[in-house]
Amino acid sequence: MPPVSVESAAERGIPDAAVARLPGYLRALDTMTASGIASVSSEELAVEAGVSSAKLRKDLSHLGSYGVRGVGYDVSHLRYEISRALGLTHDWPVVIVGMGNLGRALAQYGGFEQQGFSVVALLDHDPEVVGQRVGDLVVQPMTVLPALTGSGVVIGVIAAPAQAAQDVADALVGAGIGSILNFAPSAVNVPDGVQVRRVDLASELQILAYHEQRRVESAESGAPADGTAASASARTVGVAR
Amino acid sequence: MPPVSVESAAERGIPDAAVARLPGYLRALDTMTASGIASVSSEELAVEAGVSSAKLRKDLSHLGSYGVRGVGYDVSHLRYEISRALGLTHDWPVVIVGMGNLGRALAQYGGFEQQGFSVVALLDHDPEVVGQRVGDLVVQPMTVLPALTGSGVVIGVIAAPAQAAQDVADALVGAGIGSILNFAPSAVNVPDGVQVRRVDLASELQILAYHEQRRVESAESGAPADGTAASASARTVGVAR
DNA sequence: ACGCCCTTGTGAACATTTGCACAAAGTCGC
DNA sequence: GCGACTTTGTGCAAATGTTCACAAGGGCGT
Repeated sequence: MPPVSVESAAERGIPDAAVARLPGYLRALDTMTASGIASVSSEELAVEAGVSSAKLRKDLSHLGSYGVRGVGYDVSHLRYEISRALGLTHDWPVVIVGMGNLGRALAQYGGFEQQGFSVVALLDHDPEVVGQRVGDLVVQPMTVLPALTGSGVVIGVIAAPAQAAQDVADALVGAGIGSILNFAPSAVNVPDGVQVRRVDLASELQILAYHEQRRVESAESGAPADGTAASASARTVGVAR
Repeated sequence: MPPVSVESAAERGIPDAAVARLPGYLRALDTMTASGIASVSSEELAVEAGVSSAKLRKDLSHLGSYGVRGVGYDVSHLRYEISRALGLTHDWPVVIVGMGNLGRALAQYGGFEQQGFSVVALLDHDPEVVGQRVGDLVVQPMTVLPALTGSGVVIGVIAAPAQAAQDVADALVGAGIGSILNFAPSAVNVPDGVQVRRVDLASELQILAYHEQRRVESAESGAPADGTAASASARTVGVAR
């Protein structure tokens, strides 16, 4: 393999784990801005975001060197740099597919707009639902998808039932959508190059149930209780480390 | 450090990454049961769940040896074993705190019951909201929390606004809740031993935005497009590491 | 101008997770 | 019964992620 590009210093190729935490830092910075705080140390920001300061500094180091040694980070500048790294310097148009309970709730949620996204279209497969008004928008048929992607929509949200999720995903991908947020309780298969993230309430609860069960079992056998995900205590119980 | 406990074969201490995927396998198995499939290979199940078959087999190996070489897994038996590992052999009662739009949507969602959870109480801080009926339940004041935990509720869902999230978390922890699912767009700090998982729509979208941005940048510089999270192509481009 | 003190940015050790490849182990046809 | 075939379970290596610990820098008081 030849050298290839050189990766302009930092800026390109932030590790996945770090990317997944950047939104949390952004939110913490917003909270601080609201409190009138102009400068933070990695330690303070780490507490607010719920991570360790070492992890925070390592994560930020992937975007560049925006702190001042001995002082900390300028809140508004760091906010800008993280926004830029995430690609939030402009709003991203989003289409939501599936106007059941969940889809309606999402459409009216409003939390998107604040964070750099705008819902520009709501779609549903059912002719009964098409034409209904939800919030400020009118539900449109699936056939408008190509027109949407043609005008720059690249992120799609699947709020359809599980059995329809794969069909919706296929339609989205077929129309040129490159990133999908899937709320349906099922996995969807997409070609390489298409990003999918899943949000599933039941799965999250089941993961919590596992830890609760462990706690019960530990209590029964007299062992110390399970630790938090964040802290390093759990699962290493009694191990030297 | 001395030997410690010995970890009864498998059964105890399943890696976090594996635990996080078990709900997906469970769901895939349910789908297959519904289709009348009685036996699956790791390859088939892996496709349905959206993971690689090697990963699937490794994950399952942590719970024990429930497959038959040359044949595959018995769908219903494997389903049972995963349920057991996750602690889903009985229903877990859940309390939802915060009856705004999101809280109401969650309370009426119904997806919990199917998956081994039952919403047994809805709470809100606002006296105006207390007493209202949401679905089959009546909203109660925060003061009933200790009574709930006393009767066995150990999982709490935070559906309150961000600025109230930490107070709600403190109240939950104070009452004895051991696991929290946080829908508020903020991190909450809890003592060691309390599990917290966060679900945040805006964060997920921001992560997708990052990948979309990379796609655009790659296209501009003439490089090949970004790969899927699963594939290992992206991010290793040209870096020595 | 100087030196002290504080916090960043990062190299290196450690831990976890993923992927590969194959021996072990079981079924099925004959 | 037996051999061919299939698929599991796992040892090992590579990749990824986390933590530690400290040198490098920069501000601030004097």
